[in-house]
Amino acid sequence: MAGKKGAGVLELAVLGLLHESPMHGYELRKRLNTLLGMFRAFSYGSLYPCLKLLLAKGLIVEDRPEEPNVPLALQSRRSKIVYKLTAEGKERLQQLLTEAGPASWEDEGFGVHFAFFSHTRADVRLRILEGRRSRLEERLERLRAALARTRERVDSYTLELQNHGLESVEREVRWLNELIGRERAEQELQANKTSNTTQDMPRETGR
Amino acid sequence: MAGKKGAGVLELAVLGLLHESPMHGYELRKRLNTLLGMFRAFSYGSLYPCLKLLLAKGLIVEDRPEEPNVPLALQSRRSKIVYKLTAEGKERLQQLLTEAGPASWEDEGFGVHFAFFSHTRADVRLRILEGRRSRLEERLERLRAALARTRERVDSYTLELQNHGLESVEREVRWLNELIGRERAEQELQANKTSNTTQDMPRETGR
DNA sequence: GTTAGCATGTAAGGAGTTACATGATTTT
DNA sequence: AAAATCATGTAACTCCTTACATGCTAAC
Repeated sequence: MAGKKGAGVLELAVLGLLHESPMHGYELRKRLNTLLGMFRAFSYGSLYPCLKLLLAKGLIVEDRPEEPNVPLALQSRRSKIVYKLTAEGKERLQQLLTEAGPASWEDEGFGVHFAFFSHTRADVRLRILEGRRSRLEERLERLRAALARTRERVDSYTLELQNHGLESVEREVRWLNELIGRERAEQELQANKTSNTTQDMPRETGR
Repeated sequence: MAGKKGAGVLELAVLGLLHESPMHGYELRKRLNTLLGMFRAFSYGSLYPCLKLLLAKGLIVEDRPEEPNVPLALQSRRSKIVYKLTAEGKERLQQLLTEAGPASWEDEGFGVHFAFFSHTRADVRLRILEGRRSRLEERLERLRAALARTRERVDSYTLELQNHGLESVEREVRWLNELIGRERAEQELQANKTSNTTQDMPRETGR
């Protein structure tokens, strides 16, 4: 059973996708797995229970399209069920997107949070990117230390593995650096635009 | 509880590390997490139950160093417990390292299998590397297809994410290509060396 | 002599998968 | 009309984490 209480990645992903447009479960799963394909692939066994939970929490509603020209008595028992966000669902989504914490920069969560960055406040985006970067930099240090120790005992495959790992992380850090640079530049641009008015803190893409 | 029956990554990792040298749990966990740091980090809550299981299966034995000069009555209740492989443990390890299948080229398993490649037969190494590569190439195609679709609906962050993912996978494929090339070259070298004798199939680092 | 790090363990639970079971719709 | 794919769902299970509980050993 998925997500008895805790969020997990799924809740956010589902809310985020349903915010873009209503969908039924099957379609949702495909969109999910193309969106996050490089990280994880969810199965129906986790998706449907999650939808059930969100339904129970009132964050989504189901829309069973009733064909009005059918005898009513036995409308097709199994038809597409289109889910869409409720007002509370939108609020919950916004809340999840505003929380910049470990959940948003750890491996599992980062991808999903990033995927919905266009619905995220600019300052939160920056905090998440920086959080992710410092997380990776910690890993970098441990990795470099491990590599130094491995180089002594010569196991060429372990070395190769750790080296490749190190380079991957370094590459992601460079990527983050570029993104952070862009975000900051944009923020300053926004700040200059609004500096003549009352605003001081830049803001954008509000709910 | 970890690993009631199935292997999981842990079993292989523990057996592999204990093969290199006997160790106690605490140390094992640290070595584990520096070895596989970029993939996963195990906690004691999974390590100790796993050791217990391996013990029950007779794959490892514990070596409680008894200090012989202590009154016997109450030897220190809690001391280091050094684990080491039994003959069956070594056999099991060799068996796990010889199986080239999904478990050895999926994300979770590949790192661990690769880390112990120096104890793996050359032909198995090649099969695993090629399996991994074709797995990634599938992913590549799906990713490219997803990207093409994403480029139409313009969400710059989703695009950025998928693009970065794509490049990461492409990079890993290039890495694998190089490794495979090296393996093949080495195999041919071995083949030439033994072509004058009876051998035809190259082999090395046997049990 | 008390904090910090080494060392071993367990119980409860979370997050997901697999395998199964069923039915509707489209394609061949 | 058979096969493929779309579509929904559940039960059992796996693997791992968190939080707790305990005790030893070195350093300050």
